[in-house]
Amino acid sequence: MYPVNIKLMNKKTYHHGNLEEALLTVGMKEAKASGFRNLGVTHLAKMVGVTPMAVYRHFPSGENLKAAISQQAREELARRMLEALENEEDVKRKFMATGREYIRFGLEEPGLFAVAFIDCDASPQREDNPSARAILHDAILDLCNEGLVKPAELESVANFAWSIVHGFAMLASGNNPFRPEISPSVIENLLERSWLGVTQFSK
Amino acid sequence: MYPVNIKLMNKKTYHHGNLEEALLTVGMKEAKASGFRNLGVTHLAKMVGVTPMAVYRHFPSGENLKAAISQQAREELARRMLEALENEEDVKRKFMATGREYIRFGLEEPGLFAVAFIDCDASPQREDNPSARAILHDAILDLCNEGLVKPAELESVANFAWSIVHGFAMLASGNNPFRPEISPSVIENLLERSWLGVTQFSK
DNA sequence: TGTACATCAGTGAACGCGCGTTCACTGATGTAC
DNA sequence: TGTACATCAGTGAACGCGCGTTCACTGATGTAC
Repeated sequence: MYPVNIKLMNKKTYHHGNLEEALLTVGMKEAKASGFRNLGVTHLAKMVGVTPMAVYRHFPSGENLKAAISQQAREELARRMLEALENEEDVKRKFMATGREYIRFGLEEPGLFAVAFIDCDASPQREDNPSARAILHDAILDLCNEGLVKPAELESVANFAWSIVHGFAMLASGNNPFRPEISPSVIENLLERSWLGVTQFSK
Repeated sequence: MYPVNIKLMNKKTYHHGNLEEALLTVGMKEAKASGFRNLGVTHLAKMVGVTPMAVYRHFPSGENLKAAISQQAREELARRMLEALENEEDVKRKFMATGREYIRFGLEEPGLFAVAFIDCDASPQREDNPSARAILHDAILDLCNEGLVKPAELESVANFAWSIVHGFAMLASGNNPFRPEISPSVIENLLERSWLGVTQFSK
């Protein structure tokens, strides 16, 4: 039973058992705590209790490991968006909830958020799953089905909505001189203005 | 005559003459070429032809130098926004031009754009001048004067507009799996949708 | 106008560190017969 | 079921490098008298 957990806990064997997963786990922990600052091969290997070279059994280079951790962070964002969706019935409320959660994630997890969109020399080995982009698309598809958005506008609405929440989250979560004021009402105002751009364009 | 230029050119004197400015200049060059990757004290000192220690006569730490270069990049963005403004008369067109130029800057100068909003441990020693935020505020103030935006909405409109162009520029200029399609029509669509959120909110 | 001297703005060598990556190696695991 | 052996997944020492920062120093500049 529970072979994975047993292997993860048994640190005395020569073989780690699940080093790839362990590296991603500890990478996420570091990302959460300090963003992109401590995602090097040497450091993460030490955290896991393993020689740096062992990392190369699982990732072709440090940059690939970083890309994999970045993907984990994006998938965590996507999972939270899915959770937020589940609490809503109405298609507009579902759509708004994805955006609200995106911003919330940026504010509550600035480290993970920064890592999720880090500029990295490597690309991930697989597609995001779950994918935040796919979740947004689905939410807009629901708007189409209700006649609130024309199907032909799906892409441009996605661009628009994504830009807003991404921009706000970026500006609000980082350390820059243009940081906006942050409050629930500021965020709701932003989302309501967005709704106008989403639904009123072809009217 | 021209003491600054003479000093900048005369590399054989013991004293550099204008090391602070030279560091910022070469920092901008590096930022333009490769983003935040080569903004360390040792590297920039070498580029200028000076000992690393000399840098500390002008900046308390490497992080402060980085913050100063980041500010230079933001001011460059602001200057380009001002140029774009000058070509327009109509207040709506002025407003739209600032956003269009913001995005253009992100796409044409991804290195400078990344550095402009780099997450840095230090803060700049002075206010941005020109300030991109102030330029945006002024453009919205013009909209207020024409009755297109209520004065009380100035801040929320600024938040909204800034988030959109910043988010789009970030997503489009970096290396991430959610990069949007980039074309003039995509950008114009984004700006027109934004205009609805700016002007239709309290109607 | 000349000179003494404080201050300014650099040098150059060195530090300890962590980085990514390489090498040759070895203990553990799994499989074929 | 036992064993031989290939393969897998680690070790451990080492590499060259650039990093930020420190130190004691010195040549150049500017100022007071």
